[in-house]
Amino acid sequence: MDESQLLGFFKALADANRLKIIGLLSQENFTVEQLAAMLELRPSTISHHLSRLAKAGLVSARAEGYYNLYRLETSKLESMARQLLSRESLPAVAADVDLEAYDRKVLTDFSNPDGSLKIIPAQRKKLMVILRHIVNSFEMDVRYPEPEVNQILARFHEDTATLRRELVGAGLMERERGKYWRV
Amino acid sequence: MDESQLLGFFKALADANRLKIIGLLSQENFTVEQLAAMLELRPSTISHHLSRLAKAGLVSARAEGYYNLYRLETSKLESMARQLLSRESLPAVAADVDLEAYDRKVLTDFSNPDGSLKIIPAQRKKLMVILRHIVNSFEMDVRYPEPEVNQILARFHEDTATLRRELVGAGLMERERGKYWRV
DNA sequence: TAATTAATTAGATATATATCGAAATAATTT
DNA sequence: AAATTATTTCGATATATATCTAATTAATTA
Repeated sequence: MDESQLLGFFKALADANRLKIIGLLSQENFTVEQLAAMLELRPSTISHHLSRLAKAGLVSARAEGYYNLYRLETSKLESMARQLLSRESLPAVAADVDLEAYDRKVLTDFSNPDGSLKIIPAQRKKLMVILRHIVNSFEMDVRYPEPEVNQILARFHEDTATLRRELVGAGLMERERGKYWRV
Repeated sequence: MDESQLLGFFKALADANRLKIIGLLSQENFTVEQLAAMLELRPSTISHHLSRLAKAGLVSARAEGYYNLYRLETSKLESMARQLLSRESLPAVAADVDLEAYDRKVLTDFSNPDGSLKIIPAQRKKLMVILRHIVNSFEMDVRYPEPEVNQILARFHEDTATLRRELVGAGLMERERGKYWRV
């Protein structure tokens, strides 16, 4: 669901010692002291790691008399793994990304301030962006005679013949008996 | 399988922008330039992220004429997610961890150089470590009379009565009609 | 109550790395 | 061949964070 939850999950596990802690807790519950001895780290360091894991919901502590017993939250681990396997969660991660940014960039790169084109892009990928933009200057369900088409295309570039041909070739317009229309 | 492979997987995804790249590539293949425009980062930065993802096997590049089209390796993603769900892979992450380190630490903390105990630990968890150590001084399948038990325990601590009681209480030894034996 | 002990928090340091700009490569178009 | 373009690599910088020691807190035992 939450994209920052996925990030927190990965960040929590992106450390060799935290991974080992998870591995150990998957077999048995341990205290901070025990983990510190086994991993040859200071208790304060272990405490830090455990708090990061706890913040991600991957471990929890139970006060056992004198000390804190930490245990693995296997359900959390499973639910995150399952999220990775689901088809919806990945696209959701990029939900707030501006997908049109590239098209806008191409448009600005190739356009003069008055809206005309500096040059016609040679690359297919960029030409398509430009063509999709140009075709918006034609209304739907209107059949344009060739001179009128040229007049509109001339706003963008003097080589109207190339633009006409590319628009048809790209499948954005169609032609029959000297008339053109959007598809 | 490989524990460092799991770590590489998590490190590769433990970054907000790399996660977004994965999210975008889960919908469509993109070039470096396109990703750079959409994420508002420099192409060199995107290239760096993609190389980290590629090293983890999560994306791959296909030379498409002029540019490189990157695509998501969904099979890799799935196999890693499945590894998280399997029961064996987690313990394997901690395979090289010294599980006895804590017991050794307790033993050293409470023992004098000659092997006798400074004090008998009050805490259950530590007392158990000491008792499991002491019981090794008794042979299996031998029935010891109480004076002999005391003689052996005296090597560890003068309060042999407490040690005797705790060994039986912990279920490490049993007693019947004045004789003691290991279980 | 005083002393011991486990755990956490705070502060400091050193390492890792995300990001950028510039340079180098590689491929394409003119 | 020269110029353009996409990508990668390199070097530098700034940020994040793993780890330690020291101090603090909380709980237990003597």
